[in-house]
Amino acid sequence: MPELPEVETVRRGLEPVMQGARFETVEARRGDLRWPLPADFAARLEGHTVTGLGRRAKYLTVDLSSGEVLLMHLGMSGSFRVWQEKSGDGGARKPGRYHHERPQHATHDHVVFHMSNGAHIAFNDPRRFGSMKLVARDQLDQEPLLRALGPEPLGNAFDAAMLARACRGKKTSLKAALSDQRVVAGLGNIYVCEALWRARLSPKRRASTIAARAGEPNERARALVDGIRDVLNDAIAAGGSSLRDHKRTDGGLGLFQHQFAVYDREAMRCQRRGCGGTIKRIVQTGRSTFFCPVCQR
DNA sequence: ACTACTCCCTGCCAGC
DNA sequence: TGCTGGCAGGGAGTAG
Repeated sequence: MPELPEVETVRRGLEPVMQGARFETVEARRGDLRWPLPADFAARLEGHTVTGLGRRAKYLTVDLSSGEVLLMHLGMSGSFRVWQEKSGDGGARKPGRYHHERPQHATHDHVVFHMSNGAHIAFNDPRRFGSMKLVARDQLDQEPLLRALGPEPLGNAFDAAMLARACRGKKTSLKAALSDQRVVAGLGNIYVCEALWRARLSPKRRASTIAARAGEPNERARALVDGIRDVLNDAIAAGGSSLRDHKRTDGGLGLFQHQFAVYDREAMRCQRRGCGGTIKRIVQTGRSTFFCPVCQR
């Protein structure tokens, strides 16, 4: 599920229940995620307060009063579910109370946060490609997982000149280049396909062809930047896309899948006015690509 | 330095 | 109904 718009939707869902709250208890029910959770994972969270909730590419960053940052990635199938402790009983919290108040753990709830404000937050991830890691905030710019990431596509630093420079000399396809988190950070299979459709560019086109010889951006690079920005903004506004499962922290569904122009629309008519083409599915670097061979050149 | 490919893991669906 | 193969929103590691 989770590309940049989905992760941003999750961030916005977690912010009101995590910001300013303290980790009261942390359950590491399964530590064998993408990487093993450290043995002291829970201990390094418990008692500390969340001072900020951010996002870098597809990573969520939780700033802690301890001086550490909790880095979380949803992988392919990760999601968060939030529920609130029932109020009542005068509001005084007693240890162990949640046992009676939270729903039964769902299958694949690997980590559960119990917050001081009564919020319970479960990380569920069937495939366990997701990850959590604690790093010192002052070491964050040395963090290997973040170091090589390219620019944020919705940030000021991302523009046609930067994208052209990153693609200059690249022999690989535009699809592969845009999927490469070092070129631009946060796109995945869906939004790469959608952005290329918006820019009318073929996913098979050589990445280097969005730059002139000197590395200057051309019209294609500008169209691509616009396509990327627009599709991400539209998707965030729709709460992201929900394909096979729920994604928002409240259990609700994102709605952007209803606005897909090409993704998962093989054999359907191209929606571009006056195009009349048929959406095709091909496989590039082991993953499905959807595009219109008529209007995407 | 690039590029392409494999693998990690579980669930679901189409086809037999 | 049940099995099998293929596929799924990601990305690290390795081999050319």
